[in-house]
Amino acid sequence: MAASSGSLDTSGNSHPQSSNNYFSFSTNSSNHYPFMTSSSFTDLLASNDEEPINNNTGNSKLADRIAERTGSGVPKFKSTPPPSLPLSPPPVSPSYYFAIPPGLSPTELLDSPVLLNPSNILPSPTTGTFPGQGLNWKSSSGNIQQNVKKEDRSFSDFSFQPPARPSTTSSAMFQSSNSTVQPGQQHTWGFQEPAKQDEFVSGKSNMVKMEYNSNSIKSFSPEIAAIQANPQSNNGFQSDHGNQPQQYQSVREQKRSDDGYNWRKYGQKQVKGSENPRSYYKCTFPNCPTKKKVERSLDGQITEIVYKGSHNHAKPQSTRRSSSTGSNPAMIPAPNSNSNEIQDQSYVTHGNGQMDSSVATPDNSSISIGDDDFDSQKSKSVGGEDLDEDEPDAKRWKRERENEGISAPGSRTVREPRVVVQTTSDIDILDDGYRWRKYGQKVVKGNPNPRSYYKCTFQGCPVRKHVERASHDLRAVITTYEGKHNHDVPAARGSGSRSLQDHSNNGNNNAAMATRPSTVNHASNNPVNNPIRNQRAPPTATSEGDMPFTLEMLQSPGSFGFSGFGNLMGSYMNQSSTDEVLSRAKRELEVESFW
DNA sequence: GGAATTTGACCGATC
DNA sequence: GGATCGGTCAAATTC
Repeated sequence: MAASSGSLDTSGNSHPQSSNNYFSFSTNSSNHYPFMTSSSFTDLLASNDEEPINNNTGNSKLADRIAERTGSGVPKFKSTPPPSLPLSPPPVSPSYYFAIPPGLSPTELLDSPVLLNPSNILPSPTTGTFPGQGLNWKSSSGNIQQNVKKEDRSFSDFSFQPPARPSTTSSAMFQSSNSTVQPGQQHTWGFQEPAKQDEFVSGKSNMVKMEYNSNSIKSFSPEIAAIQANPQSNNGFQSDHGNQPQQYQSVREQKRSDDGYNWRKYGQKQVKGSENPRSYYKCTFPNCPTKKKVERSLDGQITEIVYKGSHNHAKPQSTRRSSSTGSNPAMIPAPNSNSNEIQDQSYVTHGNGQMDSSVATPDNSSISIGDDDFDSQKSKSVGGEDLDEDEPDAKRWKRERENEGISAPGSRTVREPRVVVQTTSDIDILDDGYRWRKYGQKVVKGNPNPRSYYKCTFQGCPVRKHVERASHDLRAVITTYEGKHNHDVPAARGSGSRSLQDHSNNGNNNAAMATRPSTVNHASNNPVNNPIRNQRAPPTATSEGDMPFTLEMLQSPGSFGFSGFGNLMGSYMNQSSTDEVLSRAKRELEVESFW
């Protein structure tokens, strides 16, 4: 997600071009915010002996174990930019997340406070939400972050098995520090091949790139509920390896069909750099913007699925054929409590190159699963997309294909399926409360930093904005709005209170826009406290609906210079008394961030 | 005959 | 400003 309104990148020099999305955690903030105790995720990794998880894992650092297993190691992580989003988990390979230390079962791990500790839940720079609210995980090693189109060619198979618990609502996940993110619930990937899972668990192989968008916690819930309600759903993490074959088989059978939604194919194209045709599907539900791209190998096997957008409806309960990929009546989720809530995309892939089924896929999230030689990646993250800094997508794509031998005649590589939910950066609730679709990115003259282009996703709304980081100060994010919203601020997900909405001017959405980024900016809830913004913020747009205006939000070192944090806190705090700590920290930050 | 799929053309963004 | 590419449209075709 583009850091449309700031970032945590206080380093100022770590990611000149990726700074829109990378966030370095200033040590300055460590005194003010409980989970900002390290200057980087690497440090977090390196210091995770102090984390609760390590209470369970013994003396060795988890990162060290990962380094041992993967050969990549923390130093490599350090050599690369930190993950783009603070809510992302530590920039390590999936094995980091899922390698189960000796003596600790996955279930125990899932129950471990490490998954619940607020220190491990970092807010999105743009949405300001926490992982559980919309996980945007990237199992990045810093450089494994990639564009959603830059997924790996192969997958590691694994599945999550959440602890046997009653189905919970998404909000319940954050109700307390002990009931927050449960990976198995948040993202249930079912993978079929035990051997591969073993590899994965052992940390030997395979990257799993996970991006959970900030908006997905609620959207996860129905899927989670569905999964959990289904006793045969074995999408969970397999803690009992002895049962794996049967469980995997069960998963395979159950998930063999589709994601439960109905899709209409509206196009097919041979894309450059791939020998596989790409099919385009739209959700057939009226007015549902969700699309997906399915790439199939020549033998018909699905090699990649990219979800785009998010369902605005419940999964159809009909058993009718849903799409080219089949149907899965068993995956009917619990109805959304909010019709506007996004339903999960569901999918499961496994290593045999076929799309078996559907498990929870976060809405507004990007998930890419596969092997990833993240050590070789030099990437940046822009708005949830992780981009190679210097290499255009097409070239990179081609290069990757070539590296994989895909383009080599006669040596076609049987690709393992990839599933990508390409929504994190494409559609998201940004800091200003509106939903935006990223439609372009460009490096404009005079600024080496890329400018992320967004459109308001509201139907018929002409408003656009672009976000770029100031060339002179990477901590400064320039957001320029163009046009005037012809609709109200969308209802916030997961929270009934967004300060933005509270402050929005429905009668003049531009005015709301004009103030919104600042409002959610750090230390910005009170404009008086932000003389810089007061000086720089353009006059509130009034009737000149088409008058672009620019907000230049200078971030002070050590501040949480991303908008949405306030939103996050505002909403998040409603859900947990535990978060009062965060609230206090936030208030402190607000006071101190500029001074 | 209707629904779904196919496929060439078109459009907009990027290079 | 043209070429290229990805995404989408919509008529034709198939089921």
